[in-house]
Amino acid sequence: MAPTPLKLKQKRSQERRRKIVAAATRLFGRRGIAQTSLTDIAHLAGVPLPSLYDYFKDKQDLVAAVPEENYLALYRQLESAASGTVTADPRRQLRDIFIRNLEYIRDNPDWGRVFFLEIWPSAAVREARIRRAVDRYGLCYVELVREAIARGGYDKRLDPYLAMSMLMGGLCHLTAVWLLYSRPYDLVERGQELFDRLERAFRTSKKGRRAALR
Amino acid sequence: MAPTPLKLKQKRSQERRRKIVAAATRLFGRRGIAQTSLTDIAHLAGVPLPSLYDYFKDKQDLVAAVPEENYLALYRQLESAASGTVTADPRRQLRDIFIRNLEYIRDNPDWGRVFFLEIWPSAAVREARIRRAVDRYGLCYVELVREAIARGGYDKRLDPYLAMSMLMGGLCHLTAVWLLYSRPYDLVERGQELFDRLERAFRTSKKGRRAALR
Amino acid sequence: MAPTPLKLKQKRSQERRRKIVAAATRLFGRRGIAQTSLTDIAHLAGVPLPSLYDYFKDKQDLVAAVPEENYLALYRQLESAASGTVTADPRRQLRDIFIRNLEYIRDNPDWGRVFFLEIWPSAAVREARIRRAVDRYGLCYVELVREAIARGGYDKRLDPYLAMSMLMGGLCHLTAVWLLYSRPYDLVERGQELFDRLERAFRTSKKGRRAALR
Amino acid sequence: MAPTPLKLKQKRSQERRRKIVAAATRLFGRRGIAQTSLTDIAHLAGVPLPSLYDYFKDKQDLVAAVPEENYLALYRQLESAASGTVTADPRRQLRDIFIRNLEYIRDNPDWGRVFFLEIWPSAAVREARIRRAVDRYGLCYVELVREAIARGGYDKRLDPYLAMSMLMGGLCHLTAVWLLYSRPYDLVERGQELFDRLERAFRTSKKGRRAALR
DNA sequence: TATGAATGAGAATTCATTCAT
DNA sequence: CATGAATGAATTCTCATTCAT
Repeated sequence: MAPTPLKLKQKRSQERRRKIVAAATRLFGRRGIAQTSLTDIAHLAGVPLPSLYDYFKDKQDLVAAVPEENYLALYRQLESAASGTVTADPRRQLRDIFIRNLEYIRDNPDWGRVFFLEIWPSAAVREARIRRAVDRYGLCYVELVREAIARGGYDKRLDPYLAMSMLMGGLCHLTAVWLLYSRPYDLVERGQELFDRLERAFRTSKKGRRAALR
Repeated sequence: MAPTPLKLKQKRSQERRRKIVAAATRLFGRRGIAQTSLTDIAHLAGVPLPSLYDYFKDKQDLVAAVPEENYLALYRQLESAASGTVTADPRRQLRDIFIRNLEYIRDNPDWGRVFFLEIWPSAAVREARIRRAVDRYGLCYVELVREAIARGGYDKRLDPYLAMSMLMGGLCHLTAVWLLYSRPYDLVERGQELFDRLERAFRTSKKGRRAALR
Repeated sequence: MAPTPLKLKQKRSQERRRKIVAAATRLFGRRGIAQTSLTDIAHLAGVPLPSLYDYFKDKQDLVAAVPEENYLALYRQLESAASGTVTADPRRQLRDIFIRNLEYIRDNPDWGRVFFLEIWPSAAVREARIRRAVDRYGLCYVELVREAIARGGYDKRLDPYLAMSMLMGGLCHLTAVWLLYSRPYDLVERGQELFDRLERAFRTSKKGRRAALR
Repeated sequence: MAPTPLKLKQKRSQERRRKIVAAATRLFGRRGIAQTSLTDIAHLAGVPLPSLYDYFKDKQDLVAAVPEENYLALYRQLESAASGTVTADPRRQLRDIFIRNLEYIRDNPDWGRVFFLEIWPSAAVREARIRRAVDRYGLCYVELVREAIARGGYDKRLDPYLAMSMLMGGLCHLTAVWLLYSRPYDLVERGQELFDRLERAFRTSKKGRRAALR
């Protein structure tokens, strides 16, 4: 009857909502979105099935909530970390956001699973609402790369979108392998290695310039 | 040779099988594997639903056939292209395989959709049979990078697996964006750009060495 | 207590469950288990097909419920009848249980059909859960025969298991003919005749002893 | 097209037919009739699936052929054994037919399975054609008992049909237990014991007479 | 004729969603 | 309001039977 999720004035409700999203995150990641039923989620969350509909319009809505919620958490973490830093060096920031993301995945592998194995890249991402969350994140990278170029840290010929693809693609692949092959390496360490290597491709250099002209 | 567990002795059958795989490839890519029913596939392929079971044990089997089939086609294309070349320069070969893959995707966007948005990275890849096909492909990259390192073309400190992640991650992300955002750029051209940039991160260089030590 | 693996907390549900089991009992008996679809059962029970799954895990589970349910009813009837009797004469008890069983079948021919034409003896009985119910019943006979032997009423050389086979075999065959040939005789009367005849084969006797030595 | 099975002029055809029935016998017994597909039978028999239809109108027809065929074999065996014997003592004959049946089952447990666990007693026996084969066999018993009574060997008050129920019921139960509980005893030996016991219930005796009057 | 292939008609089962208490 | 129960709509898969070569 209610076309929009009810407003959650009460505290317990917020708690419930979080439990549902957490359960969904875990199950989506482990079995896949399609293979997870709302019954399963309700069961794991410890709430009665119809209660899901107090918080989410339908399954689609819940699916969309998972990346949103987690991006929110990631952003919160980034911000809290950034608050101390005064340096607004975009390269440093870029590295930070990249590493923090890996840390978040390491600490929340369920979310990693959902996002890197289920949502992105997948047909689900086509849904506008999900895409928005993803795009927003990707644009952070683009923006920082752009700034780094402006400041002369990165090669002027570097297309920021291409750089973003390299960063996110690497992040994605690294994570996927880490998840699929039972975490055979330290994700964050490996990510740092990847980032530093990648920056060599971004930075201004005579050698690079020549290669790019080829 | 035929990865099908069932019979198929007559010629018309081969045709049918191909039609089914083609239909599955297209639908899996557009709607997602879980959202595609066998009914849909049969309909698009123009065969009665139960006939699918003459060619594939179950849905899983059909899902697995899609990457296998397409990898086969890709390999065939790579080989035919390679046959002319005598030069066994691994860097050249690496670039070749990378670019050809993009070309194949550009020419078979449906397959690109299935593979980059559905199968890899996704829970489906957890299935042994699918993983095998994917791994085999990834190992080509690893091998070529290794050779390039041995020949001194690439940095000795470069971990071939890391390089592979950068290559495949970039390929994947580029393709995903290309597909999701209605092909906003020339995939192959962009891929070349990405590859050449990436190689700057692979090559031996004093600057790089110092960075890696950090 | 409830053999169902699923919930059922409200009163109306109990009613539903009973209706489903009744419908299953009837249809299994008339057409055979394999020839009866869940659709048929749901239809006869007047409930929507998926509701069966609220009460039974799957068809197998429903099949198993039929003998269990009816054995329960039979036992209840035996107990209520036994409560009045103080005499613990095992021969009397044996006759009682035998006759009551026939009465139950006469009054519930559908159940008789399922049990004697479908479940026992049949491949279904191979399933552990069903076998347990059947075995439990057979062991009543064995036990009572054993006691009757101990008290000197029956021949010491009589193997209680063999006696059980004769009793249950006779019961089974009588019922089967009664059901298959449109009840051509009074089942209970005939059963008494059979039981009394059979006892002559069980009882101690000089003639019998000699025959057994042969 | 052909509503009746073709006549089998050729020798190979007869051979094929036998192989099909043998395969059906085994599979019906092991998995149950309903759980056995014609494909399975054809496969085990080593004939192409459509060939079944050269010998049997439909599955039903094949099902009916199984008891027919086996009864034929049983009869053949009985006859060959009887040919030597001049004694037409009905009690001896009865014992013979009973024991030979057990021997046949012991030697063809597959057939035992089909018949005692699948066909008799089961809904299948309701089919006229199958019933005929079964009835014919049962009537042998009735006839012999009748003769034995006439000759004074058995009690005049004994109902031949009741005796038949006791014999066949016992045979059935013994066999079923033997099959279901992994042949825990020597079937034939046990059958002899049962038969001899049972005869004590059949024979003329003062004790018996009194009991029957009760 | 023999037989590989094809298929129409179900069957069981699942699940998102909504009543009704 | 909270929630146990209910269900319509699909979905995968099976199989007896029949083409068509």
